[in-house]
Amino acid sequence: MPATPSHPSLSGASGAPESAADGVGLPVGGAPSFSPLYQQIKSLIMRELQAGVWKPGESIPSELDLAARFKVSQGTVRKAIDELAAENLLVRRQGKGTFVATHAEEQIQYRFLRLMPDEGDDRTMARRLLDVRRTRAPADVARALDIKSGDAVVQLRRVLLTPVQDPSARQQPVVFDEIWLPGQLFKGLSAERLADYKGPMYGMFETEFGVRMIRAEERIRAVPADATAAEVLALPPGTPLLSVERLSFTYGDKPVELRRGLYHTVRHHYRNELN
Amino acid sequence: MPATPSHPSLSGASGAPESAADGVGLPVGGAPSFSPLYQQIKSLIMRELQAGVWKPGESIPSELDLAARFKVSQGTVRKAIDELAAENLLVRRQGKGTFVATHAEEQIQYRFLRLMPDEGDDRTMARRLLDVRRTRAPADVARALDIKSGDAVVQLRRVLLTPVQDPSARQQPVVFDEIWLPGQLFKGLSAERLADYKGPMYGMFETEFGVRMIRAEERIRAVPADATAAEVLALPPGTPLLSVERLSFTYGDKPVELRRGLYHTVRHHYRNELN
DNA sequence: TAGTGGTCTAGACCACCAA
DNA sequence: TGGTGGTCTAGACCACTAC
Repeated sequence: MPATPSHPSLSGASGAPESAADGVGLPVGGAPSFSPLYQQIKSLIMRELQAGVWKPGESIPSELDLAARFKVSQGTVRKAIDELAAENLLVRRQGKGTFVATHAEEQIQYRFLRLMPDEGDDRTMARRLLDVRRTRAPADVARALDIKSGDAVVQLRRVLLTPVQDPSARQQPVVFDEIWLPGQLFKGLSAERLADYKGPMYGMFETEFGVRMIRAEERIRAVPADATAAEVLALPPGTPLLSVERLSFTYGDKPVELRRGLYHTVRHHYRNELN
Repeated sequence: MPATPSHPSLSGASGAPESAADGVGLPVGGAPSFSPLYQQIKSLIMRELQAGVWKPGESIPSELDLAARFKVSQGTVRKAIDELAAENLLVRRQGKGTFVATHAEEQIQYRFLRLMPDEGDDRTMARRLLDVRRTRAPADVARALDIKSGDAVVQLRRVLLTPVQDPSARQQPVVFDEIWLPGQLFKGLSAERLADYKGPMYGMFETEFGVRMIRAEERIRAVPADATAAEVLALPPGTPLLSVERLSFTYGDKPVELRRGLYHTVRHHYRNELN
């Protein structure tokens, strides 16, 4: 960041009447990319988030604070925060402040898992960790994670079972997940730490490794169960399964998790909303 | 609507300094449901959209017009329109105006069809209509469409094929759609009209029947191809297929289409983004 | 009571578009 | 040139939360 005292790199290119029209200058890149003030504020806030200045769950400075800091009006800061809140990077709480979003909260627990039971709406499932291995990335995994083929990766496999209640009834395996993580970011990850951790896995990634998922892309297909999946899910080989390939990203659109889930969709379905 | 002249049912419950604080009164329902001014404006605009005052593709009055009409400031109208634009009900075009969103445009053509080819990004597919029938609604269809079991419905089936280019190559069937529509809303729908119409089906529903889809819910599973699907898609019976059950809604969350698609996902996949 | 986000206004200027 | 949406400001008051 350029050393513009107390007013870093705001290019006053828009209809700012006068007050904020001083910090004129070309952005870091050099190319004259003029953008609205609130977009520049948004970028600055995002940079601080990415740098970890404000940690997940913590509150960020108040709108008036930020307005003073950036030498713009409250309304401009507000519009920047509005967009960040719409992107689920921040959470506003009236009377309390604005907070960095976190996966460790109950509400957002199922933001990424779209599997729903056909009857009822209890989505809680038991977890059973199968194995955790540190290996080298196969070519396709490396390509997805944007690392070099052969780089260290963590591969873990697990099963989700339902129902959770009534341990006398036999739990049915529903999801078989295979997860690939870049080894560089997840150094101390072990089966024990995973097993010990309560709460959502993405919450653990956040608090233990400082890796926060903010976005994901999924490719969904129908595939027949292979021998492994059939055994793990206790189904005949060839049973149609939902294959959900998810690539998750952190700040800066950096891919940090590749996950392939096989869902048994006889009493469950993948729910999607189109807007 | 209460007969408040030129200022229908605005309950001035919030921080309006003075100007718009006159139209005070309880909303129609009777219960004192206080909501921000911009929300009330939003509801009023939505009501006009639903009533068909402004047709899809047409422009709505300018922000200043609406502000004067509703006796609020431009900023308040702006916030209402912002939300409606975020919900894809309106489309803003700088310098031109604000327009009622329509499915008849190229850009939004694939808002609901999430199927993508694994290679390339040409999503165009050829359509082949199999049959159109007017029958009575089975129980499950009636329940989904919120009509009475036995009410008139239109059932139509079709196939989507790829690729479109190079007619010398044999086109491969990829999607087998079965669509149910309430007969009451789609009176003159026939195979001929469907075959004749160029452009997206939802565009036709809009211009020919005044039914605009604004939202949909999908339930996705993996199922084995039954005899019919196997024949239509030219696949062995039992082949895993993606079953996509879509329920589409118009204004007022009224369900108006039930669609079950069976997708062959060997060279295609269903793409989803999680935010 | 003080501080936070939430709403609303009034007025200014800019960017874009069409006539 | 005039009209439209887009940005920005300054200041007011409200609703909620904590002390």
